[in-house]
Amino acid sequence: MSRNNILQKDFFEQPTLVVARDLVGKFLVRNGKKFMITEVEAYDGFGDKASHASRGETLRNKVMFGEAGRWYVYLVYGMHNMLNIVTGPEKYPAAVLIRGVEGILGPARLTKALEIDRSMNTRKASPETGLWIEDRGVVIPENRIKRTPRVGVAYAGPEWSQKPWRFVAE
DNA sequence: TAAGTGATCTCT
DNA sequence: GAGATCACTTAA
Repeated sequence: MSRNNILQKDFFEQPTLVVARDLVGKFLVRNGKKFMITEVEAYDGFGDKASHASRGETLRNKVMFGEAGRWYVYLVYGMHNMLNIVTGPEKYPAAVLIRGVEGILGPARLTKALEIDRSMNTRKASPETGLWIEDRGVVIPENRIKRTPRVGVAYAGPEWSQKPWRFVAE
């Protein structure tokens, strides 16, 4: 097991909740800087009413149905870019929203600070595209990771909005 | 607490 | 084509 390991497709192909949990403590790399991921949310499968994919495939969410390890970046509220990494097997729509890193809290602040916009959408997480994720050997113990309901998804109804699919490092 | 902002989706 | 919605942030 090497340090500074760039996460590949095989990592992101795992079940979405596993990927979400394990992304906490990994490092987002951008413009020569490395940021430890501290907050993520899982969006998993067709049935997840909080997920863009719950009403089927569209032009926007197409990448969620594709291969794991690609970026899903979309604009919300007319001004905020949201950064997600596609997870799970092909044809299964799932992704993990990266909501915060050490020093930058909030998904829109994150993309703004790291100059990430929709031009990254559908691209691979790899050095070739200038945005990727590394395992730098940091292990965050279970008792330091808090699970809470996802933010801003009340429209999905109680069953889905209350699922504890948000992972935050304390 | 509410406005800002515009792409996307769901009807006509 | 029109209207509603929205995985948020900031200023008040």
